Formats: sequence, C-alpha cells, structure tokens
Amino acid sequence: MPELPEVETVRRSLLPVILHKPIESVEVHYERILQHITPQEFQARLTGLRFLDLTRRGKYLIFHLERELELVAHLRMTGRLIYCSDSAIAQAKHTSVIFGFGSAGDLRFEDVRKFATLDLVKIGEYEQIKGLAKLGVEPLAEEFTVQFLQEITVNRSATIKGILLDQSKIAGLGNIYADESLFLAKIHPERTGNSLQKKELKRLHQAIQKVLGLAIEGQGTTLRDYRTGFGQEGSFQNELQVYGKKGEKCPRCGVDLEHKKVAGRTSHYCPTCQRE
DNA sequence: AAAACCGCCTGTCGGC
DNA sequence: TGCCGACAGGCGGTTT
Repeated sequence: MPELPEVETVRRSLLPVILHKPIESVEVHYERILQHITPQEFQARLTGLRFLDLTRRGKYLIFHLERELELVAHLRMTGRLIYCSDSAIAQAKHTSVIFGFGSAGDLRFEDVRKFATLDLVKIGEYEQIKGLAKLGVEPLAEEFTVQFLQEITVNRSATIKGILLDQSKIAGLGNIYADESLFLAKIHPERTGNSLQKKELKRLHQAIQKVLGLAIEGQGTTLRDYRTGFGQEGSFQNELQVYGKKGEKCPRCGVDLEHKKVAGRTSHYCPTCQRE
C-alpha cells in the first residue's frame, strides 16, 4: 500500500513531467473521489491552471497550482497517479479522474477500491482535510528525534505498533514499514509504549529512518497495486525482511516468522528476535 | 482522552 | 469447477 516511500516516489517521478504544464481538461469518472466539491466546480476551477510544485506531507501529495490553489491527493490503499505521455492510450478500468494536457499527454488517477480522495483548497487551508490538519512529524525530518519518540511513548499503554501507525504522531508509516522497522529494532509489535527503554527507542528511531530511506531508494514496495508516477513497479518488495513472510525463516536467526493482529492490523515479526 | 470498532470498496484466495 | 466468506488496510466517524 502506498506509505511514505511510495508517495515520495510518486512525487519525485511526477514533478518533472507535470511542472508548468497547463491543465487543459478535467474528466471526473468517479465523483466520490472529490471531497467538499462538485465535479462541475472542480473542473471549472482547475481548467487552465498550471502546476507550480508538487510536495508531500505524510502520505498526502500536494499539487501547488496557480491562483493560490492546492490540489491535495491521498492514494489510500490502491490509488495510483500515473503520467501518460499519449492520451490516445486506453485508460485503465478503474480510472477516477483524468487531467488532460492536450498534446502533452495526461495525468490519470486510478483506484480499484475507490477509497482515494482529492481536495481542492486555498494554500495551507487544511481544516476540511482532517488527517492532514492533524498530521504529526515527518520521520525523515530533523524534528523526528529519539526525544520525540520518547515523548509519544512514555506513559502510553497502547502498543508500539499502534503508536507507529498513528498519523497524528508520526506521518507516513503504514503497516509494511512499521513491521519492518520493529523487526530491525528487535522490538515486538505488542510492546506497550511505556515499556520501551531509551536504548530500544534509539534503535527504533534509527530503524525507521533506515527502512524509509532504503525503501525510497528502491522506489517503494509493489506487492500488488502500487506504481510509480510512470506506472512502474517498485523494488523494495525484494528487500522486505518480515512483512508478508509468515512461515518463512527469520533472516536473522532462522526461526519461523509469525503474524498476529496487533492494533487491528496483521503484524509480522520474529518471535525470537522480537521478545514480548 | 484514548482505544476499539465499523464503513467505505473491489479483487483475491482458501475451503468446501 | 464454482460459490462464498474472509481478508487486505488507511482513515473518518462513532462508540466504548
């Protein structure tokens, strides 16, 4: 699923091909992708505008446009944003929106499960986008420190897995990278926040940054649906240590990997390396 | 206040 | 082989 590394990869791939291109047409094929705006108004406000920049916050992509507008996209589970240089190429079955650039191709928002969203707002006005308004720190930024990890775990009875998935604390971790980070840090997903020692938080801090960095280098993890902005698969699925590997051997100690529901999510771990 | 649960969707998979 | 329920998981909203 698209988590921080996947969304960052989409951002990097799309930015150079959409920059300064004027939107000549907007086709909405699935209305409910639009939040707080009708297809008619969405189309009317966007047509003719150019893209000025493309940034990311957590798992949100923010397209900066002329007239101080921002188009905010969230891919949820199966969303894809793909630039197609030839508009004549047939669209995919589950295409929700197409931004046309005339002879310069188009940008297609595809989404099998239809959970993805699009918002159009004035610069920085995110009140209507609840998740974005309450988003926590960027895990690859300087503000993300061991001290910060301590602040969000101390006195907390919730599991560390649940805390890592809470977007209002850390922005961008999902099920895959939470599990991979905990494995690397040798911490069991069910450990409670208040049970974690300083040295474990240091390991976790380092693990999160390492895993995210390597996943971005690998252009993300394609298990099924995720694609880059050019429609290509990522490669980090080949580097996963535990996610989706129940029954396989732990790459560190050789014991059979296990999985169980933690904080409502299937969580993969090594019962030996990650003690309860 | 925090945590648990449900709904939103479609495709895939395992069991019978 | 085909049917059917379980499952995948991010987030908003509601309930506990």
